[in-house]
Amino acid sequence: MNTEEKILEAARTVFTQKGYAAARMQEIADVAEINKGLLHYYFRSKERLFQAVFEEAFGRVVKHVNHIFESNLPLLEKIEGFVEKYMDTLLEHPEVPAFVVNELNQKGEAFVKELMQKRQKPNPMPLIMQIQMEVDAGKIRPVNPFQLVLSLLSMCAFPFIARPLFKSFAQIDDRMYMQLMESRKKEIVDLVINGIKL
Amino acid sequence: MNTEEKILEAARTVFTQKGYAAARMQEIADVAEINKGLLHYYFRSKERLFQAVFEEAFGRVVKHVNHIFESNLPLLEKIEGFVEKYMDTLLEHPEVPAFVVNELNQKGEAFVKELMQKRQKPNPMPLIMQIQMEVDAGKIRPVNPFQLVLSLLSMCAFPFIARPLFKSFAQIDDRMYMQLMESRKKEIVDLVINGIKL
DNA sequence: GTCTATAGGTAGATAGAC
DNA sequence: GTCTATCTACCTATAGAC
Repeated sequence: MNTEEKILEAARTVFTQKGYAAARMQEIADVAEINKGLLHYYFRSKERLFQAVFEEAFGRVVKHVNHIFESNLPLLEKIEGFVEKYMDTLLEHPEVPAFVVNELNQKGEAFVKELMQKRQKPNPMPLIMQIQMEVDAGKIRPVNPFQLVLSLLSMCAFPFIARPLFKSFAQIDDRMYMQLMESRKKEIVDLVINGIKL
Repeated sequence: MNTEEKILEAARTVFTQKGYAAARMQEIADVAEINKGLLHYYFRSKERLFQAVFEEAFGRVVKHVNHIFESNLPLLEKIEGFVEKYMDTLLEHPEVPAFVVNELNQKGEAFVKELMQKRQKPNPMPLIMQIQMEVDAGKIRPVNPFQLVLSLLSMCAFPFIARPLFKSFAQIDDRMYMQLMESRKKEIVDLVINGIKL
């Protein structure tokens, strides 16, 4: 593991935990077990180091989600597959959604616009159109496809974003929380499938 | 409007927009149109000023949610009432959920624990038990009540937390976004009611 | 209560030896 | 490439005049 990778690894940890504003270059250097000066040697500034970390995290999630959206399955199986795989991604990186959403909220319009231009966007259109076709064909209850996709994303991602809140009010530890998220997959799929069928 | 109220009003704006770490006492003073020294005269420190703002926001949301949870309505009406009123609260204060969740994520366990002790907790138990009774009585499909409540909260709150993301990728402005959230009420209720009926 | 001035500390960034 | 030392800027907080 070379120096640049050690820095990126440490920066991921610190930035996702503390957020950009509260993160300290010194702490990143400590976690990486390297000298603070090296951070600037490799990445010039805190801002650039942050962007490297953020775009990596954002890109990974978007790529994963798009892959599922664009797959070629029947609607019900696609929904099932989406929930299964998206929840697995979140279980592997439980702190990423909060990180991404926090920074997007705080960095302002300009930052988001720029990100959307140079990076691949999330593209739920294939799924949205597929839902609309099923509605038109009378196969499922008439729902607003955009809202349905938003609901799917919400039910998967929100519990991870609000994890500290739920953890402390429901008095459960991390392992228990992860188990709840595991069993949540089926719960979400059942609710949605039953919710849209005629 | 006296000085203390002006400060609190300004602090609300700045803290919710920037978050604790990125907020500057100077900016709060500027927004309040008062001298920076007065901030310390009234609230001693940035931390104390922040706590005043945060606990106010948190308490308001919790109080509102608890009130609905504890109401004495039949299940389906309670769900409908919850979505309606909770979404109205969020439409009035669209930036609050992201603020609360961000800070809870970053301030760490100790902060959350302390908050939960001295403040009233969110208490969804009445609703959870009501759902369990309907399941036991064979009135609705067997669902995990905790997961169902979590899904309701998710579908309402997540779109507000992820607002900048959706706004810029769906290319819509604030007014349009609020309209989507308004029509979302019915969409959520329909999905859930259909999703749990036998 | 309100202001100005400033102390005291810390963060990001750079210079320069090795 | 890696380290130490330091510069410069900024931020919170306080002291003290009015």
